[in-house]
Amino acid sequence: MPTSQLPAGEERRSTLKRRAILEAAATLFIRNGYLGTAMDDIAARARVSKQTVYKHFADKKSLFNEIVTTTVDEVSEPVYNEVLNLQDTGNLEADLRDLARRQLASVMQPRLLELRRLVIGEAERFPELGRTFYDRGPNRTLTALATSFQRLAQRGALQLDDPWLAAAHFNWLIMSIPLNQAMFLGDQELPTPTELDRYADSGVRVFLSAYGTN
Amino acid sequence: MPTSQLPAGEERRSTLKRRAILEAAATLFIRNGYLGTAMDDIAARARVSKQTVYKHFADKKSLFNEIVTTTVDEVSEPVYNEVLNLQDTGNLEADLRDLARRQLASVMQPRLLELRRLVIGEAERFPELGRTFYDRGPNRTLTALATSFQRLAQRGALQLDDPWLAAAHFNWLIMSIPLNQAMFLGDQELPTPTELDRYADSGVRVFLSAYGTN
Amino acid sequence: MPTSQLPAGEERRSTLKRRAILEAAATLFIRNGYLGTAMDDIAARARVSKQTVYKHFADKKSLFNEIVTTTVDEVSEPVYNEVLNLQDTGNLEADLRDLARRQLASVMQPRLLELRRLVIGEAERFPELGRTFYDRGPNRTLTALATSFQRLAQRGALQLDDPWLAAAHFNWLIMSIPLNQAMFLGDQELPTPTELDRYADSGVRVFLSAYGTN
Amino acid sequence: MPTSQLPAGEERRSTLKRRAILEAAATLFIRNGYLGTAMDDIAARARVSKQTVYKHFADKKSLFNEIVTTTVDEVSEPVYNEVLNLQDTGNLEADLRDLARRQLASVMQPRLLELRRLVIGEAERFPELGRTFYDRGPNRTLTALATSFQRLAQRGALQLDDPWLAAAHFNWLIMSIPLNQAMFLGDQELPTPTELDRYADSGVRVFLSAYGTN
DNA sequence: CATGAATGAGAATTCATTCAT
DNA sequence: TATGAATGAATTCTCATTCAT
Repeated sequence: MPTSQLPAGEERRSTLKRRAILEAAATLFIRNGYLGTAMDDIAARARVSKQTVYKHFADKKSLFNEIVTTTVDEVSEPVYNEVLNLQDTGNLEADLRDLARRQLASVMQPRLLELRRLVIGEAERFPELGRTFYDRGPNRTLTALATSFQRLAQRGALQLDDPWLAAAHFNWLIMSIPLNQAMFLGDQELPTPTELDRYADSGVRVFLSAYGTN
Repeated sequence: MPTSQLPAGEERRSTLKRRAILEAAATLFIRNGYLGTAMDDIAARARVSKQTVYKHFADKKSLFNEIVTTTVDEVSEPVYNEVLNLQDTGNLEADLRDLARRQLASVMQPRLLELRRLVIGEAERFPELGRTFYDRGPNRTLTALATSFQRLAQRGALQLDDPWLAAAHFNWLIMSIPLNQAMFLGDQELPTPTELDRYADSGVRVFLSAYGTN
Repeated sequence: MPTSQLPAGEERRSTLKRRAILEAAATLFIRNGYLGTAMDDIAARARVSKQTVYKHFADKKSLFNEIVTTTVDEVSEPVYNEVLNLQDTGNLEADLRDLARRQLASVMQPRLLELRRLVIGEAERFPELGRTFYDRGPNRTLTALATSFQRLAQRGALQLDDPWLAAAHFNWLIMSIPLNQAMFLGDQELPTPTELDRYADSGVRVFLSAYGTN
Repeated sequence: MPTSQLPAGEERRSTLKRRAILEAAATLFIRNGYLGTAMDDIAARARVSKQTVYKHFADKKSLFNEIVTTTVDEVSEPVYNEVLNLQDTGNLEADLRDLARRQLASVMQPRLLELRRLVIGEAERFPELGRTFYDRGPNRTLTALATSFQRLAQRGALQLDDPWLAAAHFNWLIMSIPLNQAMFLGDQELPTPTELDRYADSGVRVFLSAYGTN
């Protein structure tokens, strides 16, 4: 029962253009940064006139904001889901290792790495954006992890006072080495999946030395 | 016995201007990023003509490079020295805690944090700069730390296979939480020194659970 | 039957602007040289915004190239046609004299002289441009002349071994004196049409002494 | 008896600097044109401060003027001498051929070609310079040639009404082909000495068909 | 509603010339 | 006297945003 008075074709065409703009902008912003991206280029890449861009987004800042928040959700959603799906198979070490590997693989996606660099680089110019990224990205994961860990602690599988701190230790033990390299070294010399797995495994080992029970 | 035939005043004046330019550029680049900083502003802030800037530095890129390499060395030197001066007082935990606290305090200096954001944000545009920062900053510390840890392992104070991996675990256990927050959250909501100490201490505790001997 | 879906007004307006830019640029480049002409001035003279200039031509070099190639073609086309239309009326001397006079008058047009000076002056900076001018200008004429002369030789009206050499001798016998003066002496002291005719006639006379049959 | 009150060393040092400036300026102006040459570069190449340049020459235009007039004399002097040394060995064709070859070789010196391009290119900006070049260069040769030809005509070795016209025909018959190529085609594709000799010889042949006696 | 043009400013870089030391 | 610095404007080119068609 579409009783809208707008012609459906029109409405859909506009939405399509909007999506094209967002896609073009995401690619360019992530590739060239905020100041390095020109509205002209966005319009050209979206195959849309500049006026159309401005019809959909008030100005460059708004568009940038939209891009970053949208993209961070899109791309951090799977990371988050990994944590929630932490299964308790009875073999805690294996379970954590599995979680760690998946999580690390997700975080190390080039697109997400680039977004992370972008947001960090613009943190001064767009402070709210930094907070958004942190809250919807890393911190969201940490919170979910903390919840899971608390559950495990209640079952006696882990021993810990401060679930959030344990979650953070877990998280960064696993990710810090490759993530920091990636931040500085560019996408050319990323670690191989095998190396990533080794980082995950050794991180889990250290984590369990401190927080495991046995 | 200053018998130099060069007019000392002349020579010093030029050096002074050069320093003024570097200082102004450092402040502005770090505050506003590469593209966000104008050569005009640098000249104005250094109270120097634009010509003088260009006489000292071939172009904006060169100046930026100089700023980043100089600053990272300047600021990471003390961090590095802390690590080398790791004393063995017989109380390993206390020693590591001390090291960790000092190291963390150094790394969390606002100026260094801003530089880190800057370099990360420009890593795509200046790949060599990212590597320079990583090598002279984090990686230099890690290498020194690995050497110290190996020494400790040989004395039986630590047990470890891979000194560099142990060093990395130590390093990031201590720094990751506040450092990642700082990257995204800006200089307004930095952790207090007390909080930093707690992060340091808990990091050391986890580290020793995994690598300590007792 | 104009059924084009493109708005004709739009399309024509853009073309008009493009032509205005080209005209302004031609005038200014020819008058002031490459370095002596500013993009600002071109835009102003074309009554167009600088942006519009840059939307039509990638950069100053491209615009300059376009101007020179276009102008040389425009202006050397009639010269070329004169040569091809060399008629054989049975009175060779009169025919050649006629050709020579027309050719000389064409080459000595102020606009073409200025273009020639311009291209020569920029030959170091724009080597391809020098070649373009030479090929589409003087050399094109020489080739056509050579063809005509060969035809005449086959009919026994001229005697020559090397048609291109004969063409070159003819061409420069006629044009060198006034052309070289014009190159150095500016447009103020150009020879009068009468003088030009005398140069043409005496050139033909010398030419026929060497290559004529009778 | 040097009774000057200026210390001779001083005086000579100043002259040396002046010469260094002139040499540097000549090279740069000839290579890069007027607008393409910076006073900074001249000073640097002469190993002299900019102030020194301005002490010796009022401004850039003056320096340029000085360079061109000096250089044209320097470099056209030998060309002129060739003509004056036209010997009458009894074999006119051989003598003229010899003259033509020498003259052509002189005119085709790269430095002179570049100067010619330079002056032509700047003829609009520096009209007096064009006249100077023409008078002290080509026209000086033509006048000398005319004198020689008149002498030969009086001896019955040539037949001509207008010595200057004959001289011009001779001159351009010999030089026009390679000189025009050189103007447009740059110094890379200059004719070989052998080719130059052929142009000289064929020019002489045509000249003698028209002006010879036998 | 969407396209090309315009605006008006600002970027980096360079220049000829002049001060001040 | 000669040097480095300053000046002040000009250059090419780019940008975000807004009109006009």
